[in-house]
Amino acid sequence: MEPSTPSSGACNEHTPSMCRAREILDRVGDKWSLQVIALLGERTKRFTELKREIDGISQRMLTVTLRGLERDGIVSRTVYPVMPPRVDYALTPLGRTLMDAASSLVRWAETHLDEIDEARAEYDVRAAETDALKSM
Amino acid sequence: MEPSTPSSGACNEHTPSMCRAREILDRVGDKWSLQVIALLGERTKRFTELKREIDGISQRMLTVTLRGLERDGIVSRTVYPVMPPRVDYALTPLGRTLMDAASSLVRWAETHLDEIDEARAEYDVRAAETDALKSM
DNA sequence: CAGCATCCCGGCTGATACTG
DNA sequence: CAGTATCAGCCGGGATGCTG
Repeated sequence: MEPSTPSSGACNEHTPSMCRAREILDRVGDKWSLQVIALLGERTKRFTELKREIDGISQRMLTVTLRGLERDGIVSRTVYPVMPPRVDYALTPLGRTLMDAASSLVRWAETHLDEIDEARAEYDVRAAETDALKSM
Repeated sequence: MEPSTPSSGACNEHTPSMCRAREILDRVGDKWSLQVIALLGERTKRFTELKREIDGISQRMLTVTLRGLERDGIVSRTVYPVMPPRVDYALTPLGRTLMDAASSLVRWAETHLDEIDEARAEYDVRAAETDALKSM
């Protein structure tokens, strides 16, 4: 049920800080975590609300993602024992610091994604040309 | 997070910026890219040098990772037609900006990883207690 | 030295069906 | 509403062997 990564214990002696970076990417680098964090950054939300706002996520993956974030102390989960059930999710203070840290990456993405797409296109063209030469 | 940048592409209407963040995580969120970027941030390096410094990476994955980064315009590849072959890898200006953006994440990791480990441990203890109750 | 090609497995992930 | 359980497929990524 839990695909949580035990991960490698051994680190890299040359890149101690990067090794740690790997650890956080193991936590927020997956397909959905950052989106959940961003949405909860706006305000506390309910399960269905999140599901509705995150395009393409399945119930299962939303559950798994939220559990992981909760386990890591990034998201808090509040259950109201009513009928029908109601559960609120919110960022913890720790989660908020993570959101801030991630925001520089988000800004980078907004700024440079076009350049990446360009670079890709050029690279693919060159690759196609090279292929054409080889098959002559 | 931020209400800015409507972002022309048809993305997730509720999280335009986060959708873009997903895109960059697709590029650097994998197992090795950030480490490669960090090492090339120090200076230009050769293939074998990188392989030696990144603990646990296979030739295959180093190649794949470098190709991906090259394709995205983050890493430059310089081939010297000598015998034996020599190839230098370096960060492009774009790659350097990415490294800077990622550094806030790295700092966050260094600062808060202990908290996460604590939170995990606590969560696991609570989970174990809950399980014990259920099986009574 | 710096790669590419191939095989193959483990796990993440999505789809579906069922509950309190 | 907010999950849990189960099954099936895909692909990341490791191991190995071969080239220029």
